[in-house]
Amino acid sequence: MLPAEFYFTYDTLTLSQKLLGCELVHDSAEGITAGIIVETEGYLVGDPACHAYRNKTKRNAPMFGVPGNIYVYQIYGMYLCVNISSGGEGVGEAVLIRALQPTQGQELMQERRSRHKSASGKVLKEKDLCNGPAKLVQAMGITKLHNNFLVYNSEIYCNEPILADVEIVTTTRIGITQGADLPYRFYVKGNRFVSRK
DNA sequence: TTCCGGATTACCT
DNA sequence: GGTAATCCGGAAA
Repeated sequence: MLPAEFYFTYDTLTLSQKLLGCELVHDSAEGITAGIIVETEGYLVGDPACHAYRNKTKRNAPMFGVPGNIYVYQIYGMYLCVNISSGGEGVGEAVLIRALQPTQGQELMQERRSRHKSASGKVLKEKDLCNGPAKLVQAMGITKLHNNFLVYNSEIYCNEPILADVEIVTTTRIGITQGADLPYRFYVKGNRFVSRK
């Protein structure tokens, strides 16, 4: 497992890139699910798209926790996304996890994902399990209860890189209007589990 | 207290 | 490629 120091060592944009290739694991009561992080975005101080841009609130408080603190928020009334706090304690920055390449518990991922979908019962292709921030939250069984869990000291944690020396593509973030030109999105080049090229 | 719009997804054509 | 679904947080009044 990656130690606490890993999250303290790097600034937010560097950490966003360092996390690519690492395995995110959730050891839950239902079973273990895991996947390699293949896509991330950084949200920084002074960045208008960052939830902590204006000030600290009840919702964004987990972003101000120690690096490695988990921040889960609801979006569009029906989805959740997960972030890892970064940039130092008391600094409102975080890394958004946007896509995973499944490595463990794909069956459980299927079940959790179909639980959320409307009663179509269709079996998803493996690449559709975790190729989006809200999708991977469903597949991994992450909820708001995981707010303020530490990613190096809880049932959710990161392992050392599985993909080594990956080639990283740097581009603009998805789904935002403020700060849309900032190159704060990173993904593993050529990986088919990325949400968008 | 009211109002607005969002770090998305699934399903349709 | 277009759009409905769906509701909470935060800003303004």
